[in-house]
Amino acid sequence: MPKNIYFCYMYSFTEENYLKAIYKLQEQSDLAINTNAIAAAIQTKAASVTDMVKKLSEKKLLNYEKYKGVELTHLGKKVAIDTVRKHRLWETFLHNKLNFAWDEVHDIAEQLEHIQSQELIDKLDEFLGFPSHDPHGDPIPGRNGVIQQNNFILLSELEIGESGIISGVVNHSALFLQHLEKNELVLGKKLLVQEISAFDQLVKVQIDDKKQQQLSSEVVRNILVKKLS
Amino acid sequence: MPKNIYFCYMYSFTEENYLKAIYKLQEQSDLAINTNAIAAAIQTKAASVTDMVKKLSEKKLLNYEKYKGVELTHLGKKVAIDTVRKHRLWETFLHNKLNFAWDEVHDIAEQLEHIQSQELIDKLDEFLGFPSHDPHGDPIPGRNGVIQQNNFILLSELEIGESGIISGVVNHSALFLQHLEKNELVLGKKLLVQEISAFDQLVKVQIDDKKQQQLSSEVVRNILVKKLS
DNA sequence: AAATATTTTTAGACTTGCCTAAAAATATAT
DNA sequence: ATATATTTTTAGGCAAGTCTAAAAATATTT
Ligand SMILES: [Mn+2]
Ligand SMILES: [Mn+2]
Ligand SMILES: [Mn+2]
Ligand SMILES: [Mn+2]
Repeated sequence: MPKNIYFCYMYSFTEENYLKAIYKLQEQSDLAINTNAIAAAIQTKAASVTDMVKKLSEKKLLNYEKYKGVELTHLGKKVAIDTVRKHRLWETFLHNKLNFAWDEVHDIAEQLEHIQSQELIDKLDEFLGFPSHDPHGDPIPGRNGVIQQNNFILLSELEIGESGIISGVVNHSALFLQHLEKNELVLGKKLLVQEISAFDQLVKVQIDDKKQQQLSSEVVRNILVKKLS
Repeated sequence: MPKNIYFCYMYSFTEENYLKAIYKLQEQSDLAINTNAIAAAIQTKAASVTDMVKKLSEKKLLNYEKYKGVELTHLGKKVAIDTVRKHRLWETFLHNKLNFAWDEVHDIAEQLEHIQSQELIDKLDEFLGFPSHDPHGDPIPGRNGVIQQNNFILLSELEIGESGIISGVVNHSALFLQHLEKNELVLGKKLLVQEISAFDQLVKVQIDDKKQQQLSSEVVRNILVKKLS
């Protein structure tokens, strides 16, 4: 353990990453989270996961039963959500203040999210004007750990004639984000669905009441919109 | 080693701290740096230092001869200065943008300085307006590693009738910084030396052409000023 | 120059976190 | 119900970084 006298011990870089990964898996699936899924999520081996969940279990961050998978405790969930909060605040800082593109912020935020200082996060939050969403449209949990759930739907769910405001993405890969940026499909744009091809499912949309564009089904299934009226 | 796929490997948290500490010792003393001094500086044991300098030596970051102390190589010095640059930029950010007091920024910057992203530092620098000095008056090294040396002198070196602008501190402890802040002795204030007591060396100064104050010799020996004409 | 004191290095061990290979448990197919 | 496949855990080990205690080298006294 690299000694770090500069802040009172909270949770290590690695512990926070495990908790965050387990939290995200738990959000998606409801079932108990199994070893292999965790290993895949943080790109490590199942054996390493077993080692680590034993330790996290001893620290009361999750409940673990051999061969039965894990489940975060209340405490573990709190730490995970706090890590997500820090991640998304830093992404917002990088995008809004330092002018990083939305596909560039994630990797740097993966590092910044582990800086230990409650006061830093509070002041950053204030500096950013208490943002509710990060550059990808994901909600930023509050200090209290409450996540304001948004009622966005997939662009693919809109019918012809309906419209919505781009409010988030499902796929967070840099490749997809760059593609969207290149096509002016960024947060806040208004999309009106004009046609859905019966043959190849291409969706023709009008952007901000101006130019029209064809979107692949791969694209429309990965854009979240706030449906208008 | 916590695996970190998110940035190409540069130098670890610990390596950067060793290099920075050795660099600062080298600045102060000229002689080769001995094991005990390093141990004291980073608050570890001499045995740990010996282990580490062997490794840093293998990585060509410093020259090490048993029982003779160490000396940074050109590369090691570059890494050290870059770490100082990051530290001071982050301190400036914390103070100027997040409104941390000047005695609160150091500990958090000790963490932030190890974030690995050249682009982040460049953009932060730009966001801050390419500051030349940190909140304590210490010069911020440039991208190229050049440190603009300033010609500040100790307040204790001013004669009666001379004046100067507070431009830095020697002692960086939170206690001292808080003391200065409480007495309005912050960067930018103009001080005119009016009297130096022959008995107890107390120095009477006038602050910004207004109120007068007595300063202990401990205080005047730890304030750096830019002498006025 | 010899004796003593100090500094530095070695030796051996610990923790965190990771790995591979093999064993054990669980799940699936016949 | 058995056999096979998959998942999970154990066993043993490695690297970074730390520690204490003892040995070796250097510095200081006498
Ligand atoms: Mn992200
Ligand atoms: Mn995000
Ligand atoms: Mn500092
Ligand atoms: Mn400083």
